[in-house]
Amino acid sequence: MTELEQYIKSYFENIQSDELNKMSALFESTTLKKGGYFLKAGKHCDKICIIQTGVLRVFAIPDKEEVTQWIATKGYLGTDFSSFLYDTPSRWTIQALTDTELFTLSKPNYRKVGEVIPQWTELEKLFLVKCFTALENRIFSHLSMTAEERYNLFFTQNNDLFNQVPLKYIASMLGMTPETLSRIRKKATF
Amino acid sequence: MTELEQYIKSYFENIQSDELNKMSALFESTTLKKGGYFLKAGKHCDKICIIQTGVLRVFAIPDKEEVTQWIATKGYLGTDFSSFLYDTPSRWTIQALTDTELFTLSKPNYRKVGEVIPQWTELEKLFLVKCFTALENRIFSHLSMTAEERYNLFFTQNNDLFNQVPLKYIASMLGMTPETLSRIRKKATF
DNA sequence: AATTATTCTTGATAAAGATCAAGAAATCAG
DNA sequence: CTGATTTCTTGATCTTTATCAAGAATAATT
Repeated sequence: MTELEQYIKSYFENIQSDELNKMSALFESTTLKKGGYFLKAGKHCDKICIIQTGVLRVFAIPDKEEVTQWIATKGYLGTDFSSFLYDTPSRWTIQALTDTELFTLSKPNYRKVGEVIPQWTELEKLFLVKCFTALENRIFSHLSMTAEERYNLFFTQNNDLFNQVPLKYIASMLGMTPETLSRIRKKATF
Repeated sequence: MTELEQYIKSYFENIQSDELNKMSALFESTTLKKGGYFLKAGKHCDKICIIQTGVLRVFAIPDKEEVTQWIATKGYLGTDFSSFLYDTPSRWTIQALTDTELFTLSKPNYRKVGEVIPQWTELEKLFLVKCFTALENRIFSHLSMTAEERYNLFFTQNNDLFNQVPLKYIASMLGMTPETLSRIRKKATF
């Protein structure tokens, strides 16, 4: 199984191996330089990517400061679902924090996935439910946990990320200031 | 168009009128007394409901106190997607805050929807993306807004709810204590 | 390697929100 | 209707987190 196929399988669990093969053939390899954009807010999102190497940051720029919604690494899937599937302007900007290698799936090729894999809609539905559930959990963390607790949880699950990206983005993603994150981390080392 | 059909149409926008008819026929009418449960955490969720009248509260009970994840009124759809579609134990308890009339769709009937409506999987996918996007917005509100701002936003969008349910649940759903909500509301009236 | 820019840390202070406690108001049950 | 229960409000206080500012550390650029 290729690297890409492994990632696809991790998302669409019950996919068959021959289908996996057909699906992965629809992806293309591309790269992004550090600072390059995969998607800009306001534009229409016409592709999905799976990250092979590097880090992408999903963020929005409301009135004042940037707000980092998510940081995606190796194996993560990146897109603006709403923009991609409803063909509306994207709310998110997706930018490379490091040089990045991507497997991308264009919209025309995305449409072909359904032709190639009969049970695709079922797999896709289950995948979206998984995404939905992950967001439910994240909301729950904001309703029931302190900044420190959210940090600890995130750190245990993503500690590889901490030497790859500026901490200020992680702070924003966790809903705290960089100063607060710094102080929490100082505490945690004792 | 019946009331139920209107609700269904609001979720699955591009549904055809004859399909709407077939789909609504798969729902059954039930009621819940105040305090009654639509779903209990740990049980398998085997149905979906659309609320005709009354209010349901979706909550979890972690270590200490209850956390209200969501409050659903007239026209809202209630279920634990993850439990319903993956057949896993539910994480949420769903309880009636008032006497409630529901349109419910059992799992067997849910499966029939796909047979009755050819484009169902596409409609369902778009619906799930809408749910996903709503949660993204909610996370965003926790990353970029104060308690007061979250209250104001929610109040403008759901002010009918405020004379129907105890404020303490709304406070929990917005991620603040009842005391804080009370103080914010006092401010807002001047 | 030296300069510049960015990021991180630390301290002092302010503001937001939580907690605890008690009384008022509203709701519920008999 | 009445007593009991729940919910809401208010005050006092404490904790958490944000803000502002400045220096240290790190990374990027030439």
